[in-house]
Amino acid sequence: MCLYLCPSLEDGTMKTQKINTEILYPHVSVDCVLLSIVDDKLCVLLAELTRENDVKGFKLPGSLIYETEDLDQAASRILKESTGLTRIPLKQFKSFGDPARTTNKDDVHWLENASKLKVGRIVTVAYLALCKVRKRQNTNEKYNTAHWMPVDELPRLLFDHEHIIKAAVQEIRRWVDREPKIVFDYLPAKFTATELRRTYELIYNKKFDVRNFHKKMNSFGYIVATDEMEEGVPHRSARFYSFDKVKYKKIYAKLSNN
Amino acid sequence: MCLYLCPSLEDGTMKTQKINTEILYPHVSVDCVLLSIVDDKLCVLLAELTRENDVKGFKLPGSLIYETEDLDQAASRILKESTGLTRIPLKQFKSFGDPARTTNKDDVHWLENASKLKVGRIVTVAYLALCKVRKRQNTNEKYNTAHWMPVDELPRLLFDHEHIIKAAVQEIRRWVDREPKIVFDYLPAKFTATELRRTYELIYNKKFDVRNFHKKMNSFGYIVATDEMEEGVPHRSARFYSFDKVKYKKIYAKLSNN
DNA sequence: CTATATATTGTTATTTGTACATTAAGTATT
DNA sequence: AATACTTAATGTACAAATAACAATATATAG
Repeated sequence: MCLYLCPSLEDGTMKTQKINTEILYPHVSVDCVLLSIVDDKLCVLLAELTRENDVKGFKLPGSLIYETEDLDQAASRILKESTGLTRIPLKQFKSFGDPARTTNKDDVHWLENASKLKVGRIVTVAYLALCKVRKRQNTNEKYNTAHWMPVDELPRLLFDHEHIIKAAVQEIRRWVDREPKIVFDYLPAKFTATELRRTYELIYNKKFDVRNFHKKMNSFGYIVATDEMEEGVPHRSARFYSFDKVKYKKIYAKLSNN
Repeated sequence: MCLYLCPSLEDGTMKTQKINTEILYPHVSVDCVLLSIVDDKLCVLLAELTRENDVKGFKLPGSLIYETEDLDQAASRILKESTGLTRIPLKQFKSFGDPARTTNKDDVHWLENASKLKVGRIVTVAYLALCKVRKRQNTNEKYNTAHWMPVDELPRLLFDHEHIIKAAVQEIRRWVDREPKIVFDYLPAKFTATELRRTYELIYNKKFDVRNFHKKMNSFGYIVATDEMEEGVPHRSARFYSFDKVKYKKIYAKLSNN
């Protein structure tokens, strides 16, 4: 038994209470819902369980937090470890700490088997990113069990990871509403109107009227037409546009002044 | 030294790595930003440090999570302990886990002094609520060091609690945008148009045009005029309105179907 | 009856959203 | 050279939401 720190509002001080040390302190992990568009589908990066035991399934890339790292840093580290990418905007969107999230016997069986540790409670902080990856298979051999899988055809997932992914898909729409910039961090520097529209359609899971989309695009003010055109396509070539970071910041500075 | 659970994406298994056990496992706490309107100001409930030591300051009501409770349950418990209120909607809005949040020497000095424990890292999950409290002083003697203090006149706060409060004030606006219901959970069952408008003004920290506000109120469809009128006021009496939960749910069911 | 305080209400102009179909510009085929 | 095929680009009309703006109504207090 050991002392469990328990702040009291009464006088701002801490009470102590006994807890059973057989139960581990809650661990804190960070899980990343890394989204991308692969083969014209919104996909999430999942790691497959390949250990020789009877548990089959996939999980989000994640890690316990290191001693000296911030939550944001842990998320960046996981992003880099699992995709090789850096400088991708990551958004913390929700923490999941229900003790019941680690009660599925198969999942805990796998985790304890794989880790050789007794697994207590894990509170996880979930992050979200839209990744510049357009190939299904990561070129880095190190990550050959990671797969980009369509968010609407998810396999069996460990713990509450399916729930976390569903929450992430809701969240990315709000994020794009607030900060459209992340779409342009995702797209190549030069993109066509159709590519942009298709990206929005896959994120929001709905069709946008072509003419209205063009109109809205123009109204933004930070999407500028270049004089370059698509080449080598067997039909009328599309214009390339680019994202004007300076104009964007000016426009959003005004909005946030309110 | 002990083993530190570290999941690897490579094969979905766990690696272990050594950590210094002198550093405690990260604790997980929940802090609540309890907002209310008191004396026509948006206020937050703060606990004052009153222990006999040289650290002066205030803190958010919070607690380490108990073994068997979910994060949401911990937040409800803290709400009840600090205000006596139950059934108030609580929203988890962000977790704060920077190791540097517990590096202010005064704060840690106070905390270790008060708790008689070595304080390691604390990852806190912050929640937000709009509380039905209209008196500055809580009637319950048990909480006589808790004060409702205006969010724009904050005292010296422990750790990163000022930062958390600022984030909460931003967040409540988004929350109200998405779920106006919480405003009606806060207001009394019968309220005047002016009370409603003033509540919005204090939450958003801006004025709303009276006529346009009435028009919008009517357009909602779930705010229904009663035939009761204000009494005992030294001027024209205002009509009372009420919130129609059934109409609200129908309207929002349609919106979320998209 | 008058002063005072707050409640209530409507119009116009502007902006934004939505529905909808044709023409333009390339390549591929014959 | 003509035609078929594919995708790109564009405008208009109506509806809805937003924003700016001031006069009248109704209660109490004196």
